[in-house]
Amino acid sequence: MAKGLSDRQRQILRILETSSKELSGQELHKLGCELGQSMGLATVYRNLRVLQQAGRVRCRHLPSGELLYSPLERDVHHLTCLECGTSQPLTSCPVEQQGLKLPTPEGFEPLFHTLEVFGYCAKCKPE
Amino acid sequence: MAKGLSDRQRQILRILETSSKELSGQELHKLGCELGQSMGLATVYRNLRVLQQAGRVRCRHLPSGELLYSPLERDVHHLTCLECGTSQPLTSCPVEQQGLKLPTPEGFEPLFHTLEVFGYCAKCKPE
DNA sequence: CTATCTGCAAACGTTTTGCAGATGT
DNA sequence: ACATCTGCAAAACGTTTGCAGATAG
Repeated sequence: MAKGLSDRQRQILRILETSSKELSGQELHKLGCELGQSMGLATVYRNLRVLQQAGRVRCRHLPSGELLYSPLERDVHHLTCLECGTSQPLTSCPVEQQGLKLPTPEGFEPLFHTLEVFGYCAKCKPE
Repeated sequence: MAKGLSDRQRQILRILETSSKELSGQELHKLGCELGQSMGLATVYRNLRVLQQAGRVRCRHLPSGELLYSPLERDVHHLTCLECGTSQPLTSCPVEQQGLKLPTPEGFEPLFHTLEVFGYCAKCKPE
């Protein structure tokens, strides 16, 4: 009974929740079509924005510029390689761990945060 | 005596260090030209990448997709509004504060991290 | 009947790439 | 000479927008 969400939005949210990994807008679109719930790419992006602003969906940028979306509940952070672009999940979030006490001045309302560590993975580390 | 950097790279690094704020590739390019150190946009991006992989420069994505660069020493994190896109600096980094103990499996070599909080600023907060 | 939502295709803006010429060793 | 670096313009990429038609209330 996700309050205030349209059918389309629930549809998209479901795909995200079902997926084992974060999805880009393009992937979401493709996946939706394959599931028979066809929808235009523009629609996907439009609804993703709504979902995000409703606090149901988070996203993060890859170095490539791609945006990856996931349900808000899933609190994943990553180590990302600047060379090959692959990223592996951080098992724990150091921020949440100590009871995130971020000074949010002047009524800033936080919806989600991303903690990304960039560097070189074992494969790409120079010598 | 920045080791291993070309003149061009030092030039770019200097502009970043001099600037009071993070700069996008475009801004950097424009600023460089205004300072008489003209350089092509492609060159700016090419050298930014080298600087980043040399661990001298960090970057973060705005929701708009723009990349903002700053010197690595400057450890800035932000509250960013999903509505209007503005972001204000977080004065302290909760990660560094507790002596960042991130599990870096299999020889991942971290260069920098970004902690971004997304939500609504006071102006854009719905009702 | 009016407001909202959709798909399509065109537009956008930033970043990347190809290439030929410049630069430096 | 040779490898590297540069500027330019074209291409690429994911995302956004305009618009006309579909849908919902």
